Amino acid sequence: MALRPVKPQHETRTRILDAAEELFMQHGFEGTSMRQLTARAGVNLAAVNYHFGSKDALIEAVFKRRLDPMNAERVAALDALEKDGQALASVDIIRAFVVPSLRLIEDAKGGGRNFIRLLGRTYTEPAKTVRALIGQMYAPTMERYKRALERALPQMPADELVWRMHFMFGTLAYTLAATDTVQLIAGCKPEDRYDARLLEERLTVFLAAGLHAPLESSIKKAA
Amino acid sequence: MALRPVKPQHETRTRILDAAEELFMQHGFEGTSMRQLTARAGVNLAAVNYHFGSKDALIEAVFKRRLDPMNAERVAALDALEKDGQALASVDIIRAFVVPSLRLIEDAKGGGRNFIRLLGRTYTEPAKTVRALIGQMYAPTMERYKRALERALPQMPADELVWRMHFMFGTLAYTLAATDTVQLIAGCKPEDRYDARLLEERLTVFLAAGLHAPLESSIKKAA
DNA sequence: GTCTATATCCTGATAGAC
DNA sequence: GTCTATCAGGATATAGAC
Repeated sequence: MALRPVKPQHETRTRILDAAEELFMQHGFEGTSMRQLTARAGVNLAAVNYHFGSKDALIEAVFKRRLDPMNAERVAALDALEKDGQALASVDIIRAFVVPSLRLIEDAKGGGRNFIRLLGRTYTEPAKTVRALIGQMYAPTMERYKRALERALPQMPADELVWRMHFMFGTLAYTLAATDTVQLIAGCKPEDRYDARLLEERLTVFLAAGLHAPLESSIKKAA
Repeated sequence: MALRPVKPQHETRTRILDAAEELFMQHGFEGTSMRQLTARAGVNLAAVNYHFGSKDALIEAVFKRRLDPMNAERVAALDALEKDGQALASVDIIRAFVVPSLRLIEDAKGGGRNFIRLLGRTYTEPAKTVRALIGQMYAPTMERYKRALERALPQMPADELVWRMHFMFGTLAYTLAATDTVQLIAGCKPEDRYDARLLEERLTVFLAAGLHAPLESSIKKAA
């Protein structure tokens, strides 16, 4: 029972998940039918319900497959940074958060790029269930990063930090969702478009600057 | 034929547009059926096809109604700023772009808030037609703002500016889409959540800082 | 302009043979 | 575990009376 070459054990599940990633990204959840999906995956129509139970359960499985490892990677990166015991620079915290998601845009073959665009798009997804699902998958990681930033920026008011984290998260989300599509980037060299290192550096620098924006704005003048 | 009190001339059209804004925002385009939509609007099922021709044409009308005036406002704001003839500060350019969209979040009654969330969500919308539609409605305004920023920041490399505009646009998009929903803002005072002035100041400060982030990052070290 | 009734098609899900 | 055939319902769109 050992050494059988390719053993297509969960192969059908994987094919379905890959096809779902791609089609959900292209057409959204409601815009993708089980017929399209199973045809693309090269499996039978009934296979999705057999392996996952329902379309909703499939959606959940699509996110779970990638999101759990991605957030584990983020937390591990923070752990590694904090090992030294010395204070963290906020740039490093930002980079630790950004990198695990951006790296996937280079994984065109394995479908990571499809997922990452789907993920970016889903942050603003209206669907009741989906948003809650993602939110709870993210919650512990977000809490962890919030505490890290609080320690790195003790002088920043709590509500200001919350807003700036919100903005940062949004910039990342849009960047993930739009890497392929946006007309603006037309001005950018095509070979740079999928260079994750370049993008993560650009994005990190931008976010760090925003996070450190001066506090004495006209907001305070009003008080 | 004058002075009839309320003349419900295009009233049916308006009711349909309002209902569409709300339901598209809540459930997406594919997730909203004509039956739901006409029921919510209090009009007959056939009315949509009579007044707009098709569901797709309705979607287009929803965006046209708000987007054209909004972008006109943006261009007018730039015109006003440039009237003096002196160089513009990039903060003012950013604010001129951001304000016309954020102000709509205070229009809960007129449906502006619904639209603004729909708009934010639609920037990352997968649907083929919709994205193209929005893109072409925005193109001239974006071009105009790009030139203004180029003049305000002559020292910035062209490709760097394009990326930073991309990030800025993304942050705004996400902010629009998520004003209501995101769990992060739970830490924020509830009465501030719909205060457009506060939000636009916070966002403008954040974006301006990101736009002016130092250029000598590790990107340059690689060269 | 508004409404009812309906045509045509596609959706997610399942029963049951293999 | 995979397939075919099918169910029950919902989708957009339209024809035609009022």
